[in-house]
Amino acid sequence: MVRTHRVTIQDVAVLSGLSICTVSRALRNLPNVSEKAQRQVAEAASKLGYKASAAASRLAGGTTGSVAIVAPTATAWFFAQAVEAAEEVFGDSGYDTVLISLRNKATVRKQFFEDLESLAQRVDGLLLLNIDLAPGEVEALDASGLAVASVGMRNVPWDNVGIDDEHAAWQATQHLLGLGHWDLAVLSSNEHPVVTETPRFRGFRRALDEHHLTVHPDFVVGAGPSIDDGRRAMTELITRGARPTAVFAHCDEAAFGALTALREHGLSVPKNVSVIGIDDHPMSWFLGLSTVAQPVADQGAFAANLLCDRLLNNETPNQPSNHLLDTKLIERKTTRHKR
Amino acid sequence: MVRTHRVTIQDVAVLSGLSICTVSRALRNLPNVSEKAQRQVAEAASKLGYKASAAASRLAGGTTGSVAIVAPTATAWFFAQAVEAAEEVFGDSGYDTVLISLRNKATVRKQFFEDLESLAQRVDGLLLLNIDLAPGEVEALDASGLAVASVGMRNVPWDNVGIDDEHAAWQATQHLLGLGHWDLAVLSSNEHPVVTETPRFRGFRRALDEHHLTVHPDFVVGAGPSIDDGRRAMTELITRGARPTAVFAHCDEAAFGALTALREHGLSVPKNVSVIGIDDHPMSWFLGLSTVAQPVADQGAFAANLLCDRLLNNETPNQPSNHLLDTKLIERKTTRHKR
DNA sequence: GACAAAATTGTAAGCGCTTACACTTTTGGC
DNA sequence: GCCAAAAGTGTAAGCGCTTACAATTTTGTC
Repeated sequence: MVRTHRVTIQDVAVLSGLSICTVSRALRNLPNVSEKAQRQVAEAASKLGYKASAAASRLAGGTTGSVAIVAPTATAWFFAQAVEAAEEVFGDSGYDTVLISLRNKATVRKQFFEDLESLAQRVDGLLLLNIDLAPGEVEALDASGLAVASVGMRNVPWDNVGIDDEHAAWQATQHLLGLGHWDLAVLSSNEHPVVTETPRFRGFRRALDEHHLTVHPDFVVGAGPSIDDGRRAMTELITRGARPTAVFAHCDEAAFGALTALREHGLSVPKNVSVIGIDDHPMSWFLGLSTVAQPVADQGAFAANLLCDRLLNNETPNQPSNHLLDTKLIERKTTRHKR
Repeated sequence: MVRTHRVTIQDVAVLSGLSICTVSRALRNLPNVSEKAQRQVAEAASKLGYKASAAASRLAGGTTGSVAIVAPTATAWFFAQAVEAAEEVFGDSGYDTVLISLRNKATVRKQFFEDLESLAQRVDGLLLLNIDLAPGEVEALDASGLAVASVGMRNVPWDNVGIDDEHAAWQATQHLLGLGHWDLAVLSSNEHPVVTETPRFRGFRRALDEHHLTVHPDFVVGAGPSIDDGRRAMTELITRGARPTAVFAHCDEAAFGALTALREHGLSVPKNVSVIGIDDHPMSWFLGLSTVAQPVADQGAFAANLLCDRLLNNETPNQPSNHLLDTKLIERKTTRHKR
């Protein structure tokens, strides 16, 4: 096996007949490079298949050409979806995508924030997906000097893309109320220590308020975004004696779990109980779950684009923006009029 | 904010009273360092809070410190699972994980192979997940000089981890036959142009052979690994007039689709038709799908470990190994005795 | 105790890139 | 056409680390 020599900027310089310095500038589209030189360099570089060494660029004070996507877990449907969409955008902009999964573990998460400084030497930017930030972590991120963008986060000092969670929950709840249900149970996200403090819960409550209904504490339970947890939560609700005629789950996976628990307790959906979630997971179509759809891939792609913009036009340090994408009620077979 | 000078190896050298070179060796636990020096260096380094610059190490050491995971798509359950498991292993070995999704597109795939040489300058190794190699691509991979390992591939000149597909299919089919079914339909993978040429189909056929049964062409249909496609395939089968009493789907997602199609045609599972898949997708538990479970995360982690071993002990160029992990029949509610 | 071999430590040359600064060429006004 | 300013290009000094190889110290043997 022939050990082929790495293509360096030197090779491009020689082939294009220019100096290393000019090549470096041309490659990074810096000013003071004639169009002719620009063309020659581009040609030579592509002919040689040249890509700058991330390590060398970084060491010399430049950029690495890669960005990291940080997700609480990479296996959940939502994240896998967002990651792939973002990866496409990054790839098209010439960035390598480094994947960092926190694996839903506090220790890994802690490690991540501790290694931030070192990570900053290996990537130019960070795309955070639904990372729940603790006090001081925004500052740590800021101090790292990395460009940051995020999906589904709130009150952050960088570009963010998400949906209007409160509105989505309102849409789902409103749908249930419109069908004549008023004994509503809610499987609220337990990501936040207080389940009645999440945006989706607020949307749920607002819809009830508008109908002059109040939330009964016995009808509220926390659940993580998984079938298992949804099932556990719904079982708890039933065991408690709650007999709602409709259930709003904060996400489809929790709703699937609720469906299972309901079935296990001899309750028929939608005959006895209506169920609605948020997400529009591919399985939801399959199971006929009514839900509020959110554009997951779009959020990932959009945020990735914002990050690329920041990375490319660092001369324009404009205000961080927050974009909310539309959600849409999808009626299927798990919701119907109260008898 | 005070721009504090970075702590370099030079600072550690001065504080410990040794040369940069000795410090470098001590820090990396190389031989030929006295215990005394080792201690002094460790002390100085920790006192200074020294962390080596990743960029500099990589530049000087000639490695990139990252590996790429290449998947046909990053969104499918199987791949998301394998990717996360592999990422953990790579992270623990100090490698960054670059994600490359081929997005199920021929153009992206083509691009990937064309850019291989350039990629080789940015990563040290490649973990391929179920990439269907065309002629010449093995050579291209080889020529890149990258260390390679894979999951679920066959006849490749590098370390591979997978399951015995033929056996898994045999297990599923055998289960059906054991329940008294002999009119079996099969949703075979269409990844290969000839659906009767896949390992899983061979396993299916072998089980039938053992019972002196033959495969009826009308009972065979190709399907991709998705609900949609499983549904389409099953519908085609039914439209064709096939009336199997049991269906073997090459993967769970195709089985879900089959379930839908069956229901849409008024066929009840398992009353009229039994259905079994392969995978043990989390939804399978939820839906009560009988299946043959395969350890997905284990495959990803195992292959990642093999790759790391190659990367670390490059002094031992031993033979590529092929590891097959166990699969296990899981009986749930979609299979039962033929009435 | 002398001397060679082994163990430890130091010197210095890069790794591939960016960038301040010096230098050369082009441009434009008169 | 002349000259200063502007535009384009090149030189060379690092960035912080690894690693041949040279220099030094330690060890062991007779």
